[in-house]
Amino acid sequence: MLNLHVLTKDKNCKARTGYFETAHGKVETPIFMPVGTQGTVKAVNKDYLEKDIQAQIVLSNTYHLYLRPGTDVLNEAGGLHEFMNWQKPILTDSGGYQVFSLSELRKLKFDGVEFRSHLDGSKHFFTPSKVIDIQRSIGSDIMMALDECTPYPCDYDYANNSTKLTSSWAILNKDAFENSSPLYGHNQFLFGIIQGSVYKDLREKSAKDLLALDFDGYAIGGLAVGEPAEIMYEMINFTTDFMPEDRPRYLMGVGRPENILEAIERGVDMFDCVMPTRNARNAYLFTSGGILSMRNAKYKNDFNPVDANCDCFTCKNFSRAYLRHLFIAKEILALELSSIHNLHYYLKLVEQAREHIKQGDFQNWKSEIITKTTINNNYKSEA
RNA sequence: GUGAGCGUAGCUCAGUUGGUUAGAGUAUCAGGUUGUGGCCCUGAGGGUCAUGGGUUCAAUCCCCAUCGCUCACC
Repeated sequence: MLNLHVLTKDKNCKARTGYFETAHGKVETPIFMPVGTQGTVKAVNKDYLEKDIQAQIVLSNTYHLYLRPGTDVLNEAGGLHEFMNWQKPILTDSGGYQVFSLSELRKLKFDGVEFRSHLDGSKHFFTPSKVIDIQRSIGSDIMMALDECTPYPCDYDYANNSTKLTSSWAILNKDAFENSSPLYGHNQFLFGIIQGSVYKDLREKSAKDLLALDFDGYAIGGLAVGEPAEIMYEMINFTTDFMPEDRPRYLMGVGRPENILEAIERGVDMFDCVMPTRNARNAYLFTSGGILSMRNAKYKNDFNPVDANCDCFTCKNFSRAYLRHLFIAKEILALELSSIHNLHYYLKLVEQAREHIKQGDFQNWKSEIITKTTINNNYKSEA
């Protein structure tokens, strides 16, 4: 059983700090998990991930690892920790999202989902129990249940049926979990995923269905799929009220820095998002003063660091002009330096959030950060 | 030197049997990206259609000359 040890609760909002322990170490919350879909955080070397970025846990992906390299390789390697030489915690997404976002041909059935590989078109069938088996082969510290991620917009009937399906799959996930064992001698946990689209009654029903199964942690899925931010915040705020105090709460796929801070305020502990890494590869850098579009011509002769307030490897060693040059020249190093910086920014952000929750001034600090970063962005878009 | 072909956006090239405001790819510039394909998507700027003359109501297109490039032959 996984416990979230709550250390501090904010007096004025639902934000909290805490930690949980896994076989591969402790994770302090709130936390951001860099995304390493295919067993690598794209463009980032393990040393930087550990020492500079100070990632405490990374996310990987069942769907991708199952298709490539495949479970036979993972078994032979002794699991993903050994394979990628990452000895800290790993969380794996079940692949539910990929089945619904990448695969053209997919057929939903009561007991699973049939889909075609985005790599070679080959046909596969994922069931809750199969997804558990794959995650046993991966050896992730935290496994995610197979779910259906609803799109947006999504009409009530579709969301209702989808949520029921996710709940019935949750039972099968839990069964398979309890009737299987870790392959590599370390304990693994299983999180359930609350769906329900933008409908409060469905969110409540979904949460209660899952709570009855007693998962190690609970995720909120199906948000940040195109709905307005205010609706997302409202759904988060509504849903966390049903989530146990002593289990981690994980908001899947979110998000922009301000989304993360707003969600922390509403009681969320864990986050992942491709944004810091994917956008880094497109020259989109997060800074204490807002967004920098590193390809912009105005940085051609700008020899300042990306962010003067940042102490990451990139900002300590290189200038904006150099980074812009690397992007324009399509040099690989551009991707690496930018990814390091953006991940450092995200991890620093949640670290500061933890500090300010402890100090008791989280909400003021949050407003200040959001104002500083978004006002600058508006200014930039007008310029 | 002789013959042939070609000169259209920064680059590589379409195109017009002579007819509104000359296009594409790429590059440049600027946006976007939320449980990841370094992908992708959107928008913008950019042309004396080699130069000069002629024919025509109208020429980037037809004719002449000049310049430049390429190939073949001597």
